Amino acid sequence: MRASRLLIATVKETPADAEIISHQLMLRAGLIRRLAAGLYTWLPLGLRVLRKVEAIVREEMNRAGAQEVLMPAVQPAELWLESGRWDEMGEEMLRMKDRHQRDFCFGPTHEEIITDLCRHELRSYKQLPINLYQIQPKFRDERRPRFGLMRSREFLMKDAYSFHIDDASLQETYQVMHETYCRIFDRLGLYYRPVQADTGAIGGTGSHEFHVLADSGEDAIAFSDQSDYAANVEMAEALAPTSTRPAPSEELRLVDTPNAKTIADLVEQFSLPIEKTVKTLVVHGREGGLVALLVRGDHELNSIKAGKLSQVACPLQMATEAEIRAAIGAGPGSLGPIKLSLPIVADHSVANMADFTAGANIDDKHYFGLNWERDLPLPEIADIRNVVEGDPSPDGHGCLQIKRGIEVGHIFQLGRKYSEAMKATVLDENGKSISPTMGCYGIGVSRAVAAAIEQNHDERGIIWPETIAPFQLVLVPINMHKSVRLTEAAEQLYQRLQDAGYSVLLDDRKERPGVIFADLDLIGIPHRLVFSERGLDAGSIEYKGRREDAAQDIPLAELNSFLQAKVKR
RNA sequence: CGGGGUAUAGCGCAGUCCGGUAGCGCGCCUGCUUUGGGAGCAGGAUGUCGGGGGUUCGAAUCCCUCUACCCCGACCA
Repeated sequence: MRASRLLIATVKETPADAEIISHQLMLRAGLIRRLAAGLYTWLPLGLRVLRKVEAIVREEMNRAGAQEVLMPAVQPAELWLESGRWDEMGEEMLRMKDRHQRDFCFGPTHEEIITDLCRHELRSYKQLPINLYQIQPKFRDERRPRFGLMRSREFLMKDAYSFHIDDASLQETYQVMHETYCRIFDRLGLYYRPVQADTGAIGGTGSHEFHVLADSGEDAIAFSDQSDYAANVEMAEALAPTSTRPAPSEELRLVDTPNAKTIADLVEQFSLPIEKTVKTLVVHGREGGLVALLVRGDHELNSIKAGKLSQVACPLQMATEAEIRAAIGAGPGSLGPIKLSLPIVADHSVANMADFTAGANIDDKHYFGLNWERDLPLPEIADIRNVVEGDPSPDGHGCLQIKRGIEVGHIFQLGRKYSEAMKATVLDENGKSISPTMGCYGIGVSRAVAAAIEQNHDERGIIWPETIAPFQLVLVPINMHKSVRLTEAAEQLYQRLQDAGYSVLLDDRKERPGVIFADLDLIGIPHRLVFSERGLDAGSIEYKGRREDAAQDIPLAELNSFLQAKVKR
């Protein structure tokens, strides 16, 4: 490709509405343009990258025995009504009507469609297992699209669905997909970790998210510093303390705390260690009424864990101030477990506290020096908090660290939820009709492009991993428009490099060298060859890798072997 | 959904408080010079000042209204 013919839409200034580095660089390097909130056009240079990622995903899925299909982006409501998700999905689903006033949606995912396909096409256990995938745009009407392609409304996704006669077969494919995902993300040049994820209401035996580690990530991941344990923070178990509760050493006292409405106020105004405070959160109960949950002042309630408690409504719903006043007679800010008429569940760490501080259930008063079993009975105990850095790893090896991650892949054992709801069956070897069990496997293709930039850039621009760069190498003849012999030599070399199988950009633009170099650094092409009259005289060409500081001269005669060693294929 | 903010040339912004014929930088076009890290000089083009309504002799500026986009939050005890 000749740069003079390519739409190189680079901009010098950082667009004002881009917050994170990948978004800024994708705009500046001319990879994408915003059309509306969460909607982006891929420009030629960006699309080349997207297609390379797609190609790697496709290759590895095919290698794993999956078969590619292509399902419609627009889906009829009937299938979603059958699965029960037409109402469940809520506002994230973009709905529309056709000219006959029939309901449709723009597919946010394709379980319903693939299950419909399966019930029509699969009849016998002999056709199983089968794994079908597609690479196709999805639409989710995000509450708040942000960070460019990281959380956009329309995005490119690879979604695969497998069907199995039994759990053993599902496990096998699940494992293959786990390995395939590792191969894919390795090939994309990403630094990532597979982490255990919440299986949600569907249950099932397993789900892993693949997270690219980056500070801009929206998810928190807990890792062991001594083992390969990794889990979404929502999912990571907070182990019960192994030490026994200290004996009481303080007297119980009721203290006026008129200006302390939050734990932070309390800690500041009374010089309390935050680990000696307890916060009381009031949520809706499963059978109506309210339930009080206790976590230490420095901990956060984990709404997924709490929602799984038998007493608590799922999904978790916090009580309003009015509901709290009606039930307790005191406002938020002065709540505590003592003389509280609601059912109480305490986190393990709270149950292990002594001489702690909590609200008195009287406005503007707190109890200091509280002790379980002396001042109040020990309530029910459960794990209801998020893990924090330094907690023991749930697998018993090491301590947890917490890092940010970008979810680029998710594999999931679905079970029979869809096949049963939509009456997809096959005959087993005894001629009995059974619903196959399913797995699903997703990769955010466009998000992976953004994630690659988050991990690979410097102050000058993008540094593409070689496997997904828009071009492998760029040939820059300096001031070629002033030299016929340089033009001829460059054209010849350009042809030779293409014939050798490299994807190469010839930067033949009539620009000053500084402009060209700045553009190429911004765009992030991994290998750069600079050809000049001087080099032509010396029989050499200058090479510089995008990650390297200094250039080196390569004798033209050695260029082939040099590139062979240098450019990864 | 709640809170905050922005909307002026392709991009980044000033002008709005205090109403009076729309500006700067970058980019773009032409010419000359320059040419190994975002050049210099000279000339030039480009705006329904987000839309609608109102006040006024006069509105980018004041008032009302609509829309779009961005940021923060959605655990508060």
